[in-house]
Parts: sequence; C-alpha cells; structure tokens
Amino acid sequence: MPDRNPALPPAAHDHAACVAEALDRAERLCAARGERLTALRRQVLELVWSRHAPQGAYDLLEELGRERGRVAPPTVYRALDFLQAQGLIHRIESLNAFIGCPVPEARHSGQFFICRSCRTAAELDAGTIDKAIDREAQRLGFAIEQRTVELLGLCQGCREAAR
Amino acid sequence: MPDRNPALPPAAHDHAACVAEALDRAERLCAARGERLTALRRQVLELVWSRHAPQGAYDLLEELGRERGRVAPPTVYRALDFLQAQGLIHRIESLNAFIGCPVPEARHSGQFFICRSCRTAAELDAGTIDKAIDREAQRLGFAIEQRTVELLGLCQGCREAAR
DNA sequence: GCATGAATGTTATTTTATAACATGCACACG
DNA sequence: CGTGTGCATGTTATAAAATAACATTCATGC
Repeated sequence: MPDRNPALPPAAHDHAACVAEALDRAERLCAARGERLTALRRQVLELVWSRHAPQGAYDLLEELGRERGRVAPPTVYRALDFLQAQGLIHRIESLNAFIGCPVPEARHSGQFFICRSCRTAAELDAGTIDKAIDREAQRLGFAIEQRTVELLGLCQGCREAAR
Repeated sequence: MPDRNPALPPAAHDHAACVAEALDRAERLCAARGERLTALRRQVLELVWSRHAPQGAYDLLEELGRERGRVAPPTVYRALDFLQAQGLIHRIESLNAFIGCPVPEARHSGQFFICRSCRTAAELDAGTIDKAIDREAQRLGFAIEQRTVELLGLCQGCREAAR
C-alpha cells in the first residue's frame, strides 16, 4: 500500500459532500462484492461518518434511536460488524470506538493519529511504519494477522491553539 | 531507547526466577521513587507475571480471590492503575488485558507481538518502529503522547507446530 | 406465491470498568 | 508515645461495552 497524503480532514471542509462520498463509495463497493448495504447499515455508516472522530457504539445507538425509535445494542453492533468486515470502518481499540475508513477498497489496518483535544482522528497508511513493523516481525519469526497502531496526542491545530 | 533483543520468553525457562526478578526490580524501583509497593500491589504484580500472556482484570480478580478471599473489582483496578503509573505493567488495548513490563526503569510504550494461539506476548521497544511513527507524526505536526502498537498473529513456535 | 436464508428485533445476560463513600493503616509531627 | 493526616483498601452500587439466544421479518430465487 503506497503512502497517502495526510488524511487529516481540513479544519473547514464540505463535510456533507465528504459523507456523501463515503456513502457512495460504500454503495459501489458492496454492490461490486454482492454484499447488502441495507438501510440500517447505511444509516449506521452515515452516523459513523458524521464526525471525523471515533464514536462509541452506544453514542451511535443513541443517535440511531433518535432517528428510528428504540433500538437495542445488537442492532448497532451487528451493523458495525458488517461495516468492519467490509473494511468500511475501523475500530479504535484504545477508545472502544469506530471511525469511517477513507480508503475501504483495499484491505489494510492503518495508523491512527487521534487528537485528545478536538477528538479528530487521522488515518494514515504509511508504508514506512508498516515496513518497520514487518521487519521486526520477521526478526521474531512472527506472522502478523492484525495490526493496531494508535497514537494519542495533540494535532497541529490544537497545539497551535494552545500556545 | 535502544533496541533490545527479542523479549520472546524462551519456550522453557526458569519462570519462578523470572517472576522473582520482576518483583525484585519493582521493589527497587518503587523504593527509589518513594512509592509504596504494598502487599496487595505486589501480589497483583506477581499474578500479572504468572504468565507471559496478557491477563484480564477479572481473571486476576479471580486469582486474587483464591488467595485472599472475596475481593471487589476496584481492589484490582486500583492496583493495576498504580502498577501502570509506575510503568511496571502495560495495558493491551486490543485485549482489555495487562502484561508485565520487562524494562520498567524507563518510560516507554513498547510494541507487542501477541500470539493468538499460545497467547504469549512479546514486548519490543524497537527504535525503528518508534522512529517511523515519529517521522509520520512530524509530517502531520502531531505531538504524540501515548502509543499503542499491538500486533496479533502467530509466533514462530506456533507456526512451526502448525505445519 | 412461496420456500429459504439473511437481516433485524427482542430479551436477557456477560464482561469490563468506575463512582462514591466508609474504614483502616502508616508515617510525620508534636 | 499519642494523634491526626493522607494514602490505601474495603464495600456497595452502578455505568459502559459487548454478546448470547431465540423470535420475527424481509428480500430474493425458484
């Protein structure tokens, strides 16, 4: 996987378009794979994409409840499971939360830079990091199946605001 | 932090000595820092070190209960909090579990290679990985405060056993 | 139409973690 | 030696995150 440019969402951007694009990509991807992006799954994906920040399952549950009346946890968790299986969202382990994937086409795990101030999370797929990890794995004779790389700190914007 | 040799615990090793050494290091470290490694905290640390695998808080709770009668969750969580604050244990986010740190003297976060078969986890502090992450953070203008790097897969031993 | 399997609904429960307040214990100071 | 002050632990209750198990609904292929 080649490096991509910083996935840092510009402070101000056309977020509606950003969400629409994500949903559109999801539609096309599922269609191509013969998977069913049902209304519920689509709606959950839309909620995940409503912010460029990881969101907890119960936050999503509450949002969803606002839109379609009382909803039980399995409803959301099943949708999240599906979306994860399709690579449309990632789980942020250190926050028990979920975030939309900007590049769902190819399977990957990504590295997440998460600002503790504004909560924004940027996904990178830096070959440099993956390769460094691969080299160490090789040294150990370890076969990696799943990667979790999460960096918590302050994003540039929040650092500058803090000065 | 320089690279260390693989922290892979040899399949067969004198584990009693290994635990004893960890406890001893903890004692000295806390003494030097003027922190109190109480009987409870020591006992929890010993339980964490009982295996080279991440263990859940409630597993530890159960073990602890066997040794000192009924114990409530906060008892264990508070001990774990202390041990973490002293750098004596690490939390494995992707497993909600804890593992002893073999190099508690210097603050660091480490990279964890966790075998899904034998459950053994190896801690590395590979400068190569840290540096690759640092470079990307720099590019983003992101100030890292906390790192989570967890690789799940198959260790060499289990791969060979599987063939 | 209708059978089939996938998706969703529903209820209950498990697992992980923390809040809030009570009690105990060790050391610092007089 | 008290004793009181602050940290450590005990206790009870609850919050937060996730899943198990079974019922119902719905879309699609025949």
